[in-house]
Amino acid sequence: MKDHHALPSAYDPQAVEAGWSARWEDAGLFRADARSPKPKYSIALPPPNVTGELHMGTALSGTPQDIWARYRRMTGYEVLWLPGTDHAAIATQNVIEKQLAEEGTSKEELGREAFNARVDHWYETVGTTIIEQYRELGASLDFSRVRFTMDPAYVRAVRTAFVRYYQKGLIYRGPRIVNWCPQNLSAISDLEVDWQEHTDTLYHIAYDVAGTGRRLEIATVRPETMLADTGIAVHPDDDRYSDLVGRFAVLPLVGRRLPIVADPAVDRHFGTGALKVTPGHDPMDWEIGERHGFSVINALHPDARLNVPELPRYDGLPDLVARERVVADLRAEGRLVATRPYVHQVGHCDRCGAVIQPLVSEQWFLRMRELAQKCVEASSRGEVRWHPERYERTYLDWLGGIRDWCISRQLWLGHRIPVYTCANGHRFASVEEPAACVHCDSSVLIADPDVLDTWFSSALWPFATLGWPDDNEDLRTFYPTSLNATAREIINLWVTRMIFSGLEFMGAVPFKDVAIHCVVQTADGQRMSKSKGNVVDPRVIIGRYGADALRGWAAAVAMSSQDVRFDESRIEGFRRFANKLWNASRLVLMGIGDEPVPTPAPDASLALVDRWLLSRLQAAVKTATEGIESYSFHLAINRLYDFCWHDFCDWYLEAAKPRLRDADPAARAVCLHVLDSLLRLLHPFLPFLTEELWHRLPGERTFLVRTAWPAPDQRFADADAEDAAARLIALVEEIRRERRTAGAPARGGHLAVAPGTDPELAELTAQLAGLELVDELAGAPLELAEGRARIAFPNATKPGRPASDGEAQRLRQEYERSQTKLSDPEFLAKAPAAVVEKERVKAAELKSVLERLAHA
RNA sequence: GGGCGGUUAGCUCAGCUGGUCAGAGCGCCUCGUUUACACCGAGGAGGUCGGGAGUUCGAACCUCUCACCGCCCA
Repeated sequence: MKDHHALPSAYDPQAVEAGWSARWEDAGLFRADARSPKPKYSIALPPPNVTGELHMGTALSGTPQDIWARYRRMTGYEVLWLPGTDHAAIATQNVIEKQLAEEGTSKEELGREAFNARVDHWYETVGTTIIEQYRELGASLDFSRVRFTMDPAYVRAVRTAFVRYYQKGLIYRGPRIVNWCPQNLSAISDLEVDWQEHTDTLYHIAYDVAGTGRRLEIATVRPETMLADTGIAVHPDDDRYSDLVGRFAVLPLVGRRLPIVADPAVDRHFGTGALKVTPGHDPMDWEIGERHGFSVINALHPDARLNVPELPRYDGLPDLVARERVVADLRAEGRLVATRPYVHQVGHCDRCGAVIQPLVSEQWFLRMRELAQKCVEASSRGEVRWHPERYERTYLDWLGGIRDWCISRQLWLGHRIPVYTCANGHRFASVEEPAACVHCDSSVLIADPDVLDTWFSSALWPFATLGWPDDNEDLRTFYPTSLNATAREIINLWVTRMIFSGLEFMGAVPFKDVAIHCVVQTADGQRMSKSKGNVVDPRVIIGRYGADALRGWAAAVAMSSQDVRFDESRIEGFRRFANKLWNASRLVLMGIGDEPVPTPAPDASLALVDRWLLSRLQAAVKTATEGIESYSFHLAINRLYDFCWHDFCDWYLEAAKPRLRDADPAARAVCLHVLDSLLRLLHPFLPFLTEELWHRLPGERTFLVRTAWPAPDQRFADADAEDAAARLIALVEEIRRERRTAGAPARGGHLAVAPGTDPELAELTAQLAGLELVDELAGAPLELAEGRARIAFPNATKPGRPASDGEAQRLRQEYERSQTKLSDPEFLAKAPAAVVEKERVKAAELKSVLERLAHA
């Protein structure tokens, strides 16, 4: 016998959630077996950055994945949900450098070796914390397979991927304008640039045109970059300047001769229509310069100080200081024609916030055209399904305008680029650390100093975590994975790159479904960010409401079409729901007694409410299943919430209480069966609470993920019972309203029913409405349900007709609206017959109700 | 500048292919401690579905337009 009598009366999430993670793991429930005969389902957890601790996004992303993982286990699949963490080079380096700065030191002072040791220690502690947080969330991850993007095996996968691309000729090194972060001293990719609106000054500067006595006016917001100007461009159709094309301008302050060319890229309407061309410091200028053979000058040091040794007046100044001096000097020479405020977009490093300097530098690039083409083809074959579908466009649009990917970063932290140059200038890539040059055997080798963009390694996640490049059972069994759940902001940063990497190295897309979940904002609609300090720690929420409540909320909002504002009251609502389920279970456990309880069968032993509840359960099973399958988790959780609270608790259990007290076998059977089903259905959403309660039920119990997901049982679909119960509920509600209007006490009063009324229904009505069933009523009773029931409240404080006038008026209006429709010949002629008929029935019902009210 | 999404009750959000679709949770008001639950029960108030125009017998839902918010890409 179970100790269910000890169930406390209040639900305590802490107590419920305390021990289950350990028990689940001890039982090996989440350990995937590649040799299992079951069909396979796998998810590679998007690896959180080891920059710190987790945030609310973890719950939003983790909950859908866990719902699927648990649901699939319950529907007969062998499931692998593989956890891990990402080293997040730039972000982590920033965090650690900040710590070092607080300690009054720097990575340069520490040296590379000590810095790396520090990084390793960080990975160790933070990585462990993060994985632990997933346990607290109830995530059914296979913790025996935790991976990290800097694990030795993973490093080998990254180097292998690089070498294969390299040997295919897809990787090249070359000069190009990159987004340079002067804080991190590294290039970053276009996707890592955060554009913000700035108000700056637009300076109009006059350049002399050699040999004409004319002046050419240009406009710029970055006047200091003129020191690196190597040309002037105007639009080919711009009459103002056509005679100057082919001549030379003289660069003020410097004296360099600048060729004036015509180029269609120039925007005639910007500034004066004449563009100073600075190929070393602007992407568009770089392209114009390429077309016209302009020389390239890099006038910046990596930290954004001016690098112009031939101009000592400016050399070494920070860019903004140099800007002031250049402007002052121009003004002194009378070349500053005008200044005006100018609003434009300025790029910032999305990791550290520094203003990005476009500058030319030597970087490694991955050629994207062929890889992007593979993605497009896979999509046209329908190999990846997006949820919601529209996000496929985001991905395809980006692929359509793809540019080569700058994969090198100038950082200390990350995967080193596996390229070596020997003393004789031979350059080659190698998976293993080479001892000698592959071309000339020279043993003097210089390793490339750069590291790879973190996303390069993350792009390999779905297969590198399974052991690639080695062939093994896990890889063969669990690749391609089934699902990738992530936020839309990293569709192109990560999801797209995983897809082409998977196609390239595995010959198959890395996942079949992509679920894009929403992002949590603060209560007032701000973006949550660590730098703003407005993030909400999920563990605080778990401490307050329990992980189950947090997950209930996450399930309800994760697939919203827009971002959701964080709203604690909704999480609290799910804790209340958990308490409701807890207490319903308590009532059932107290009511079923100690005898064995059979499974209910659809036969004559069932009461009306039994048949009704079982019928409703089938519908709930169907909705819950469809909700999960369609990634509409809110449909599933809301339906189960509603079924549990209203159908089961408010009506069924209230109706069944006397029968439970009388040990009615059918009531006991139905209660236990429905509760058992409900716990299974809710398990993917609220795993801790359901597991706890389920184990309190009588009989031998394994674990919920090992049980079967309830299937709808059509034998219990019962339209008659649903109709009868709907009428019963409507009548009880009407009586309750009348009671309020009459000012009668909550209980008391009499009910008489028309001859021939089903005694079971009459009893139930009286019970649920708090009335006493009598044969005859004294005084002036109220007629309800078309005379099938009459009630009287002897203790009414407000005598007279209690039916509310407001209600009657509402019905009258509705009736009139219906009549208007029915008297409209166009409606009768054009609307489908079924719609017209429905309207007629509605009007007739309203009419009879109104007549009854009038006679009362 | 281009693309996508959003604007529904005081708050946070649902509303599938146009015809009981005007909903849920929280909040609010009024009652109620009858042993599952006051983390509760019963009853109730509250929205001309951002503005305007159009299509239709009929529009929160379709079209156009304006306004505002968010994201992505230039």
